[in-house]
Amino acid sequence: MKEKIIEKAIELFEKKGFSTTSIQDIVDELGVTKGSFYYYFSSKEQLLMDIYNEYITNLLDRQTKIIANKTLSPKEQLIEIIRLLIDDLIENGPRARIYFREMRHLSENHINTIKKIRKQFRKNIEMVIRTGEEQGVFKNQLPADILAFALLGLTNWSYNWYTPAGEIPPDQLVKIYSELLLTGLLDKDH
Amino acid sequence: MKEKIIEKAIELFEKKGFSTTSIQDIVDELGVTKGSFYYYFSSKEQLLMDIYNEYITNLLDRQTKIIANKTLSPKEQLIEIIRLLIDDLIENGPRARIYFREMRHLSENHINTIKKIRKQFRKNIEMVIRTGEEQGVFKNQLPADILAFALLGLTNWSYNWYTPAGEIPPDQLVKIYSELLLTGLLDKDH
Amino acid sequence: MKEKIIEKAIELFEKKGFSTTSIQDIVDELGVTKGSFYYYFSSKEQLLMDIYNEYITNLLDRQTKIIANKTLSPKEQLIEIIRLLIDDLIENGPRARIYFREMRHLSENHINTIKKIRKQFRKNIEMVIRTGEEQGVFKNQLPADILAFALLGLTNWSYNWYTPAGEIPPDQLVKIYSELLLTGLLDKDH
Amino acid sequence: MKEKIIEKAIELFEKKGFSTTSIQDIVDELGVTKGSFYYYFSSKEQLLMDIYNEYITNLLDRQTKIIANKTLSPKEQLIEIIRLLIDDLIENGPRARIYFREMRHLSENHINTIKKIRKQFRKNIEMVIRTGEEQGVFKNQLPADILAFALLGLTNWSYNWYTPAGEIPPDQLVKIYSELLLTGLLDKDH
DNA sequence: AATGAATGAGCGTTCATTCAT
DNA sequence: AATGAATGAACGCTCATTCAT
Repeated sequence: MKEKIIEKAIELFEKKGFSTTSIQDIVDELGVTKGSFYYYFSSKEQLLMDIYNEYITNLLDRQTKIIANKTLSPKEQLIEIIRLLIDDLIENGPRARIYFREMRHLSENHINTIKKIRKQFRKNIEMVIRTGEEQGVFKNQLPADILAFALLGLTNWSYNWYTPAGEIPPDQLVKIYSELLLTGLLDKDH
Repeated sequence: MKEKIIEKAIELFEKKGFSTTSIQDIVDELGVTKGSFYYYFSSKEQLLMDIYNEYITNLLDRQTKIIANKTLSPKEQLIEIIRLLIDDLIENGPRARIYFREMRHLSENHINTIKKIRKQFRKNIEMVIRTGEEQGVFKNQLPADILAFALLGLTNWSYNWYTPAGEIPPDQLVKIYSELLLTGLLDKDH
Repeated sequence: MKEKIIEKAIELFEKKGFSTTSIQDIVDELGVTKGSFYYYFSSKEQLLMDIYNEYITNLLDRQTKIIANKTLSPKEQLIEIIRLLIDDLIENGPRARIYFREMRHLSENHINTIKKIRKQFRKNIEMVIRTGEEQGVFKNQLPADILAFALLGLTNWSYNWYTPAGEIPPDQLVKIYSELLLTGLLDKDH
Repeated sequence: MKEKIIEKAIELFEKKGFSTTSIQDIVDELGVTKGSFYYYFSSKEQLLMDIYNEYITNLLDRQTKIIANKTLSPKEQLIEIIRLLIDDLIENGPRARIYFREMRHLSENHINTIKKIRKQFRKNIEMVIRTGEEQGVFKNQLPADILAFALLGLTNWSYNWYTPAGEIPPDQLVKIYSELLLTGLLDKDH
């Protein structure tokens, strides 16, 4: 039941937004009562936090595995992180969109918890870039922290428009983003 | 007074979100009454739409000027568009953050109006890229529409973290983004 | 202007009801502002009272003339009163419907004023009936006061359904009501 | 509780009118809160509709029984319908007065539902009259549809003035109305 | 584990009215 | 004679939350 509530909540939060979705809305669709909801969650915010936690923890775990894989070069790790984010978009689109949009509705404490993990995720990307720079694979005149933000912007923005069912399959999107990020727009002969 | 309401609304919508900000919140801070608010706006949604309209119209106008400037090469136009977006972030940060977050709260009609302008803005970037491709300046194996989304992701994401008061002045951010977008991460010698 | 406000108010009060019609509604349709309204009327209730006063005074005046006409027999006077009410329905339908429906929204003082005139109107009918009874034209086993109410019920109810544009022209309606009231439903041979 | 809300609402709607009675007014008198009201009714209009439905359905049922009773002649059925309406006035005066006054505040759909039943009630009277005409008991030069309206005017108007506690007991009112309707005002010798 | 009833605070909106100009 | 700006009270309604059962 708890899981069912979370699933339905994700569906509705994505469609209508957190504050526009009432607990009544959620339980109505499940055919249970509000009392039930409060048996499993102490508050609406707690439910949101559960969704956040599950989401970001999972993402960080998968990223950690990529980084721990020492058989991959920094360049390959970077590509794998892009792949991770595009894959996630496909698997957990609704969850991710909620993640980007509704942070404001968490309590200050919860926000800090999430922000810490989020920062860790970003710092990991930064580290990969730095390693690449040290190895001379990446240019070293660009600041790694900004580049990490840039990578995240590139991929995260996709949640706003990309649908895997369209012309571009996920694999190709990863390829395009990787190519762009690694070699840029300009033609070599110019 | 109408202008004062809009200013205060932008401030609060950014801080607390559209649906969490009540009209009472807005007028309380201005020391007027709700009746006053409704003298100037027909609804809370209308106020939001006013903010949207003003914002996106202004942005499209400035982009149009860049594109109309035939003394600029596609590459330079692209850089100018990046500069436009970063400049705007600095001038209109709050307005822009609202723009990205609260679309859901517009009426269907209004959403369509905004989406049309937004699409125009994106199509303009696409066009610049396409022109660059045709002139052989840009690689032509990457799809222009995705690249437009990529540029927008790169710049728009900045609204989430960039503060001009920090170590990186706006000019340099434009430079970093341009360099990354044009030539990529990889060192030439690799 | 005062007259224009009254006309428009009658139109709207009939269509939407007194309390559902706002002063804004009235002045909007006339292209003037609320300030204007309050130049001519001290309150919304005062406007309603003006409508009431004009209406019932006019009606009583016309009834008085019928009763003063000594060339008419009681029976003829009764028919003329029915005709007056049907004529009025046609000339002043909206005004009359307001009269029947919105009394509740007058102040207590005003209600009393109106009720007095209304009672006078009814008492006049009663008097005609009584005169008819004394002259032996009307049965005298039926109480005149109830009969006055009956006549008013018969005619006033027409405001709920009768439209002069239909199959039955006003003249005929008067005839039907008169016939029914004077001789009843039953066939003489029964 | 639902029943208590309906009772109190009827009392207040009759005294002050539907739109002048706020939900706050209703719940205040019952010592509960507005939230409670909305637990039982989806809207103020729904409450009104409940009152309408209950009222008119009950009335139509009782009328149907009279009409189905084949031991009664048309004349007797007509008298019984008058009795039904007067009895109802006494039992359900407030409900009935609301019924006559507040239809405007129902939604279009609901109005249509009620109008259908109301029309059925009227058509039933018409039918009784027509049967009487065919049997030669009633005059046949008067149109039955108008006569049905006339009967309804006669009885329904009583809701505006008749109090059973006065000089005239209900039984006698029925008798007066029946006599008037059947044989009219005029003395036979005239 | 779940229900049903109730609360209380707040929300967006309306509106009669006022008043300086 | 009329306007434009503002008020303040009320309204219908929503909703997260509580709690006895």
